[in-house]
Amino acid sequence: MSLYRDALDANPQAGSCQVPLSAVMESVAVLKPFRRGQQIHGREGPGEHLYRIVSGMARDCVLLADGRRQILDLLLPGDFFGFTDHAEPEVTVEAIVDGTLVASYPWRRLETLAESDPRLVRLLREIAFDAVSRSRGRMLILGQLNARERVGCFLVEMAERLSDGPAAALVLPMSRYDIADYLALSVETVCRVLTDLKGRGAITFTGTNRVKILDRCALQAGGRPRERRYAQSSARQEAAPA
Amino acid sequence: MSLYRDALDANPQAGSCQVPLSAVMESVAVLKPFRRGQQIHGREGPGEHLYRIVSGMARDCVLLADGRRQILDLLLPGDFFGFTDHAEPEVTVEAIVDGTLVASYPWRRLETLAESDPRLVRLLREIAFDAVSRSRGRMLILGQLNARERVGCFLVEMAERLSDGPAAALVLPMSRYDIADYLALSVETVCRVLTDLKGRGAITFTGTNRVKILDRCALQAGGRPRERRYAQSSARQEAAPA
DNA sequence: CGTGGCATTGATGTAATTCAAAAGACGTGG
DNA sequence: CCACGTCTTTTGAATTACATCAATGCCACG
Repeated sequence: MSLYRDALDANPQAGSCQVPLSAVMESVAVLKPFRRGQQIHGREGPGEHLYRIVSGMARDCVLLADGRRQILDLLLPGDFFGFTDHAEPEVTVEAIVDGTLVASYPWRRLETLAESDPRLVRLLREIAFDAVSRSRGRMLILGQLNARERVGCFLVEMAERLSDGPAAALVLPMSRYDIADYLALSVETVCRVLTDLKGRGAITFTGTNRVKILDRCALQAGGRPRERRYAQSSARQEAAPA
Repeated sequence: MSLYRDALDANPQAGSCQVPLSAVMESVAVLKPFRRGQQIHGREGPGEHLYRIVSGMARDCVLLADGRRQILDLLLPGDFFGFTDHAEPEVTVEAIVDGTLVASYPWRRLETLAESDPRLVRLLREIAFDAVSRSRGRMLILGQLNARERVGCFLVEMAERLSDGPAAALVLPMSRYDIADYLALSVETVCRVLTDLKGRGAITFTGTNRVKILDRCALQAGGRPRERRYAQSSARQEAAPA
């Protein structure tokens, strides 16, 4: 959302102030709606297109051979995706809400456009930045936070991203399983944490998927932190790799 | 590393077959060596430069307020980094081995160059792809694998990346703490898994930091897989977010 | 030859998973 | 409209993988 509009239209620095960048991009875009559960960028071959969620929500999943699933990213309106060409094994992007609208931009045409419009080069870089930043944030969550912290983060993040600002009430259109696979927890743990947060007065439910945040701070602070002791740097030096 | 050379010099598709792309990029590069533990891209402001590891190794860390640390990425020769501008709180990139050589490219100049050389646009995109792909892989590891699987993956990954192909012997220039923070495990767990792997005949040590892989398969397969049951899609539909 | 940071190993605790089952939602069709 | 079947969500009890705490051994280095 912000990224796109910000970068596109509030960006008068480039010399060529002709056509708004949004118009340039949309000139090669194709809009398509998807139904709940339907796969986006089906079989046209991954790596061919850049995508943007216009409305609705989607999940970017990896499925492991044994049935485990990791949701790598939840895609909300304004989010771009489609960076990974390398024909990754079992990656799918699926709409979470009915009627999710997705714009797709062929990479080839974007690159052609970029040759004549430097603003686009910059925009593409910012889009990539954004994707990398989100990944990094998620890595921290998966690596360092406990269950309570993860769910708390998740609620706060969703509250912000869904309404583009710190909102108190939010609707979670995804299932508990989706939340679990997004946070790398079991469904049961997600439920337990949610009811625990309710019990502590941090949130209330106005429906299974409707949450109201009462105490934002209680969500941010998880369990007790743990200290760690680091001297300084790394191991004694050894010969360089052969 | 392959990315760089491949994309640069074995890329005769563009119309402009004048200067090799590598020469174009290196024309704006500054090379600098770093000592072990020294911070890269110190205080020139993050987001200003794109970097590439020429030789040696570096770690891309986040430090949490309570002292927890997560190594988001281990950077090997050929890896690019420096995508996150957003002045992230406590992010540092530090050399792991003495004399790590880093090339830095100012983003501004790269973008200027890109205006006249479409190949560079493509290369920048591929660099971003690569960074995103690595992040996604790491997310899977952090989210889905148990300790044994993580260490196994790590060894296999390092064996491949360090020698650009499946090698049996490898030198790990980083400390056990680094490995632990990379895999989001405790140091003790990393040690235990390593000695366990040794006990099972999957690896041997020819020195604390020198490992020889005896049974690659044993490293790939971790503990017992767990099944999961998914119906199909997400929750029953609700009203869209306010 | 001691000192300090790494590495390894053991004992213990605990957060989160797994197993099991009940209670809600929701849709379908009689 | 209600009964029925299927998912989803929730809660409980048992299990476990990993972290934490605590010691000791190990190499460098001064």
